[in-house]
Amino acid sequence: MSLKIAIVDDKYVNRNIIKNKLLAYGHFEIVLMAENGSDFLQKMKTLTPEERPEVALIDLEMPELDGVDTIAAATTLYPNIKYVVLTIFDDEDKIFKAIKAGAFGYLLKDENAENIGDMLWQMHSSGAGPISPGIAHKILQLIQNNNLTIVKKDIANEKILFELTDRETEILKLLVKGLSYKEIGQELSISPNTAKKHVINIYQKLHVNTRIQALHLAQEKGLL
Amino acid sequence: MSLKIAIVDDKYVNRNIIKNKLLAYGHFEIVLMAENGSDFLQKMKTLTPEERPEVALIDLEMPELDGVDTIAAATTLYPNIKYVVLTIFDDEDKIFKAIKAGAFGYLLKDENAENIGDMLWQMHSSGAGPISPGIAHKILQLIQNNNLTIVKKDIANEKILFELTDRETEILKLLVKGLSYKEIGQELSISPNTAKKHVINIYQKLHVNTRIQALHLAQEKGLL
DNA sequence: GAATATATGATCCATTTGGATTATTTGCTT
DNA sequence: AAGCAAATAATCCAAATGGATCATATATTC
Repeated sequence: MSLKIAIVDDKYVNRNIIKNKLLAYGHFEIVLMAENGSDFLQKMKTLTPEERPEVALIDLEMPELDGVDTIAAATTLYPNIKYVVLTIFDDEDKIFKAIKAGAFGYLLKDENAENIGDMLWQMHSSGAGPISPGIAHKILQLIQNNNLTIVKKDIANEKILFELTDRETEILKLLVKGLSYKEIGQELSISPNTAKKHVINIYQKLHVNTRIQALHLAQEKGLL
Repeated sequence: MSLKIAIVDDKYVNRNIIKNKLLAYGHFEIVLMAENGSDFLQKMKTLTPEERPEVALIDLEMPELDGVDTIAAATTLYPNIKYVVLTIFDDEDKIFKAIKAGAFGYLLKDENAENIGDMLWQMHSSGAGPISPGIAHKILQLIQNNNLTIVKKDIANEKILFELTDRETEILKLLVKGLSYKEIGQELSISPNTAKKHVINIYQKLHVNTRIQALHLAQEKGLL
């Protein structure tokens, strides 16, 4: 069985390159080519359900109706079709908007065409949306930088994997605030030597060996 | 040049399968094998910087110190190493936590080993973290289901109150990550003395005199 | 009562850090 | 061409930090 594909891109050259590469790959049948979102939606109306594409490759920057809006509209009209962004843009904002609009995958044009064929075919077999490595990487970084945060249903059990004692936690808090041993000692009315001893014990439990490392780990693990 | 790899997995069989497959693939050199996070961190201490792995493949469910905590600790200790999760678990929570902890990639063990080699090698050339298609797909779905939402950082604070030069900002970033002068020097291919000179200039501009203070100020003022 | 964990404190030592000073090179600006 | 800001780098020094070891007191638990 071959996979029925639609190509939506405002550049004639692009449409043809993609078309030829996919045809050369085999497995694919190009059933629709459009030069923008409006064009795509118009042409879709002329097709019977059997003729419709199973996958639509959609560029993002297009006149008339851009990729994001096209996907948003098309997902409600034809929810069974898999919409895959195929573009040169890799900025966070576009990625995020396209996904929210309902994109099933996100491929970069600088993938060589063979790769694109591979990824589309793999999507077909595995059911997982195809995503270019560079895009996936960007999303990971968004998450790491706290620009993407998970909306938690239950914020429960933050188990204390690094078992610090109460005193150690108390000292850790002062440590990450930037206090020296001397200052910690003053604050807690103990000898700076003791403060230091605690800190070193903390380091051993956390497997770190500088204040900054302890701070990062404490923040990540919510030890404060 | 071959890529130096560490394998952290509690099952002997798994370690060996991964090792053999990667060795058969070529390009890879296994420099460390550990059976849990503590073991890994212990063994890392015995290695000189030159001997250290460039990539650490880390399983998630392990006794002693699990994968997420291991990555959290290791990223602060050895920020230059790329930590790639290699596991059978694909539930959202684990994925998300691992990424937050600092995972650079997330691979599923059901990938055939050739694929894993491919993805690791591609990571090495492209610099993008390797992510199994199924995982990337899950993340997209999280976003679509509004379980992951983007948080726009307030970039209005872009005013350069403390006028750091580009180089100084660059160095500040490394400094707050926890790198020593020596490490900053290595990272930027300059003398540790120069790194130090920059840091002290930064301190003067920020009116602080320790790393932790600089970190706090930088975070408050959004200098990063 | 003995064993254990925790908190306290000191001492010694090597390394790192913070600070001041001086100097050279590079790339712009006037 | 002269002037200036950055970036580079080295040297000297004092203070702080990180690490190891030993010692003591005080609870708690078995």
